Amino acid sequence: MKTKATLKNISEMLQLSISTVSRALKDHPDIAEQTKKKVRELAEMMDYEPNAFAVYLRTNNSRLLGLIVPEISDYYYHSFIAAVEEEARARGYSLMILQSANDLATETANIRLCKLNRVAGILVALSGGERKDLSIFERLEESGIPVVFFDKVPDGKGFATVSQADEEAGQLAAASLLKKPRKKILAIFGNPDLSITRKRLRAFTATCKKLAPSTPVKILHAANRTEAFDATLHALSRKDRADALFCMSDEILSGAMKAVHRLRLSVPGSIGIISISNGFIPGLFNPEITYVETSGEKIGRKAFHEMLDRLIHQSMPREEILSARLVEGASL
Amino acid sequence: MKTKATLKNISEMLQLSISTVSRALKDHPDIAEQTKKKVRELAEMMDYEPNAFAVYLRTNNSRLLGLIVPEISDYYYHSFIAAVEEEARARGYSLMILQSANDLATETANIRLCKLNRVAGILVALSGGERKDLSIFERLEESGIPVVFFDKVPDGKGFATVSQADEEAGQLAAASLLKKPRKKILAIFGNPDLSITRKRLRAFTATCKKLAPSTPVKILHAANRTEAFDATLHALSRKDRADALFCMSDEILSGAMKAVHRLRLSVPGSIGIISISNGFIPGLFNPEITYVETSGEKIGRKAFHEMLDRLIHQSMPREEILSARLVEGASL
DNA sequence: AACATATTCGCAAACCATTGCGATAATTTT
DNA sequence: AAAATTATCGCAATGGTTTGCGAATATGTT
Repeated sequence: MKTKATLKNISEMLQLSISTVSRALKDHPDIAEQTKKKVRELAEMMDYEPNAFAVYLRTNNSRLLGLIVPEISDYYYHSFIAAVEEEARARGYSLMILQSANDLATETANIRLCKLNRVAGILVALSGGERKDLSIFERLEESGIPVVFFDKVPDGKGFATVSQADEEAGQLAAASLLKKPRKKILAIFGNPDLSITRKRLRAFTATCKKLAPSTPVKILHAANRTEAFDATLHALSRKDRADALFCMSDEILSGAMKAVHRLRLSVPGSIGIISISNGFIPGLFNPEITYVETSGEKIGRKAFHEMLDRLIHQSMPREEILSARLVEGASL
Repeated sequence: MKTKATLKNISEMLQLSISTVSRALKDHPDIAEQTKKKVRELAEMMDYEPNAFAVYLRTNNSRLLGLIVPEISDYYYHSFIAAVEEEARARGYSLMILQSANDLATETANIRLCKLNRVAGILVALSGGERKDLSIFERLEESGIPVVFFDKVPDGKGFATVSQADEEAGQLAAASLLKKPRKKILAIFGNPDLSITRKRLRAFTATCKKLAPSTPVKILHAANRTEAFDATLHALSRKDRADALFCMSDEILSGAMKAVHRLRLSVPGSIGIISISNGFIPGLFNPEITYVETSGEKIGRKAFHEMLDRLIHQSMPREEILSARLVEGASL
């Protein structure tokens, strides 16, 4: 193992002081051009890189961001992660990625880990177990660590948030579905306790009632893919089955589609389908499923820039909402 | 902003020396129980956490691992990432996750970023642009940073590697397919230049020839999902279409399944299907697709423990190969 | 009382890079 | 020739933690 490349070692080899070497590498005007050249050459040769930890210790600026998601391997979050990683690396920031496993205790432990590693800021999607006590995040802000929430966000507490227009998405989905006349609508939603579910549900049913007051709408809830499969299979096996299907999320869509395949229903002939999605799952089927987009990638970039703004310009927390967009497949 | 919780601040408030406080918090026997108690209480109150950067600077042990994958949002890698993250956090390691975008230059830049952040070790899946010059990794090993390759690994150069038994997977898939008599087999593979493709292809065709010498096997290559869709659609539209389909990867399976749906072929009635997969995509269909497992999760845990071994016990690099396993769906 | 042994704690250096300020030498100005 | 500038560079402190070693006090042994 060769000698480590540190300012000290370089300075000793060149019979210079540490500070001279440091300044030479920074092109400081105090240093003679000749000296700079010698230093630069040796530094190059020794593959010198400043020790990031020593820099952090002095500057208290880690250029490290914490990123906490419920699950890395989720259909949705990994596109978010990928986007943030790209943006971050382009600007010299690194990412510490942690998963909270939808568990409050793990989430708390992760926040502690972030503090321990002196992150410059934290991006977080709240875990499913909804947290009433947000004081831990308030304390982070107080101690100078900005927090940006995305996807699952607390409402109206003055935090920086980047989220989807959930009402608009529910409304757009219903409106799209009702462009053709429908006899009966089956709509499958997730955990009714989550605010995201409530918002989408409210807007969806309200729009249906407004545009087609006489069309029956059957609402079901499913906690996961298997439940979505069972519920859909059961609902679509009836004699007077629905001719339109709405799925609130990718997870539900994937379960529902298994039921559609099992029953060998033709899409969109026998049943029209629309989902709210990131885009990946709808693209797996033929015909591709029409969906209202909730882009992890876009949210990721927005959230990162919100963070950057707060870090660099000390801007006040903003609440950003990405509007919904319809992506046409051929399932309606 | 309250006073920062540092050893220095605590020591001043308690009229003790910094070293005493440090030792008290570490339960060092030299310190009186009474003193320890006082220190612990104040530290608790002040929410003291040792500054990770300072610790690293002293101990030269960053407990930070670099993790480089071609793409975070890949069907396969995110399960790997999730597994490594879990194992790492449980042992007090943090992860710096970087994507190489299948680009050699970015990969190199990422390695530099790892060095800059003084990672304790690097886990890397080689990017698609196959790298002939592995000296950059040799230099890492020389300077004391262990490297563990996974998934896409260089063969037989004395590096630590954790990979899938690709030949065995190809063989197992062929054997499973041929448990029933088949008239004609369609097999779709990825980029023929990748060693993973060559290995799977070789074993698959050899096994077919051995078990059913007279059954025709049609081999196609597809670089992505769209190509897989087109190729499958075309091949299965012919009069003498195949009654068995093999897909080398998730990406190809997802394309091929769109063609199967388009043609409204019944599975496994009209066509039997098997794939090599991580398990997620096969579970999306009904019936679920039978697949030979390549578990990102298992590879992740193995790779992390290989890394841990090298870090802690300075063990020599091992080449580990995970054997293949059949997961039965109902598509055969 | 004199000595030996524990017990309890602090000093100071080390990790590495940064930076204000002071010091020295070289050059120019009066 | 003396004074004032300018060009170069080093000293030393800082950031927070760890640790070998020495110092001080307390306890125990003859």
